Amino acid sequence: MDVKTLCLGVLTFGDATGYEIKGYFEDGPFSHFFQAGYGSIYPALSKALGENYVVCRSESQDGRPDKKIYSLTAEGKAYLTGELNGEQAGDKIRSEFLVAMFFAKFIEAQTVEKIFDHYLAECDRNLEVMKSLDGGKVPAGQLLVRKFGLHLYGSIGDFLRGNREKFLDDIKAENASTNNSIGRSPVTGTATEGGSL
Amino acid sequence: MDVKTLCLGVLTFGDATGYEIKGYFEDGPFSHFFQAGYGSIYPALSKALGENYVVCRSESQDGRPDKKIYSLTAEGKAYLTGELNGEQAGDKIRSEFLVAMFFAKFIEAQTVEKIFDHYLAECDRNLEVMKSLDGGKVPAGQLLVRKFGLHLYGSIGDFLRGNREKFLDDIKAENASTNNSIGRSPVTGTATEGGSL
DNA sequence: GGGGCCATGTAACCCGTTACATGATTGA
DNA sequence: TCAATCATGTAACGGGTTACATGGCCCC
Repeated sequence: MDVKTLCLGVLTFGDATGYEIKGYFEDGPFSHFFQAGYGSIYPALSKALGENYVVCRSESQDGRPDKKIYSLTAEGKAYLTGELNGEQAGDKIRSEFLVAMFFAKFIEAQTVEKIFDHYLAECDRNLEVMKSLDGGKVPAGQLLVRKFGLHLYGSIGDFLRGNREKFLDDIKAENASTNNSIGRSPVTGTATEGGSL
Repeated sequence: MDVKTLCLGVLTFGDATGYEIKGYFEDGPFSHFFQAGYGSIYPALSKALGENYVVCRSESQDGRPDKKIYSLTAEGKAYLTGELNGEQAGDKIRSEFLVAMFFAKFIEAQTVEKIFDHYLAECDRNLEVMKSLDGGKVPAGQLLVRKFGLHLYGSIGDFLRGNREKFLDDIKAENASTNNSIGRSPVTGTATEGGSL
């Protein structure tokens, strides 16, 4: 399931331009589970056009590039339902925040705090964005996904706030004691400490 | 922050082979926030070797390829701390499950249920995996990340269980009524219904 | 006998990100 | 005057996934 599929999905709500589709990803209803920028959306639409999954009509505007309005075709719809009814891959997650926290002992304590608070702020921001999205009369699926996002960001925020003080204290304590090795301490050959799975 | 960086991170716990490093990703402490397979780990280690971030010694074995044991160098450690202390990109998430749920009205009700329960089971499995990982005397950062994972999977499981009945009922009701259009209904040009952000 | 564990890699491909290129209008 | 909104794209690059290639040992 790639960006193209999601674009076709957006078009089930009605015709749209690439620019409008992007709104679904950026601070839109997809933002918490799928990311895509113009660099993937425009090529995806071109590809979909070549495969007859969409058709396109242009509207000329002054001072701006022509608006290209895409519509889903029957083939596109069939492709979409095929993808949707097939197997879904597992979630793909990549959190550099958690990487940084995992290896926090190699980061200065004040930087850890900065990173932590920055992430928490982002989390809160995402929550606000989701809240601002229309939760009105939408199909059950869309509603579930929206509630999922709200629940998740809320839950993460709660967790981080609940663990913040102790965590940052522990980090300071660890970094104050020896062998934390932020700097240029020797890299010992076969350390085992802290390496248990 | 790529797979190479994570590999260097693993090597701060002591020397390891590519195979052993994979254990950190697959059902290991990284599994809930970073995915990587052999196809990215081995090339990453080769690259790290070429950049002198690691050194490597071989141990011959019979019946198997030589075991290649990697060790972090001072340069590698410096690179790692640089990455860790720099800016972290935002979380990248791609959940095909949520895509499917968002567009659930194009999926047969019984399939929706199957997908839902499958995801829930995966979630529970992930929880069990995390619980089985050693939560013993590890640095604060590792502990936080582990607790984060436990909290998250627990929270998602709770949410899904709490919404399951109503959601599946609603899905059935929607699909039973008209204009759900799983099949080959006409693709109307400029529908707006359900398309609100 | 079969599956899982150990153990390595590479080549092709695909997809996505980043940077570049353009530019008028509107509101703060 | 500056930033944001509207509006499109491409070229180069990078990274990761998939599939292929090999094979013995051990436990059920």
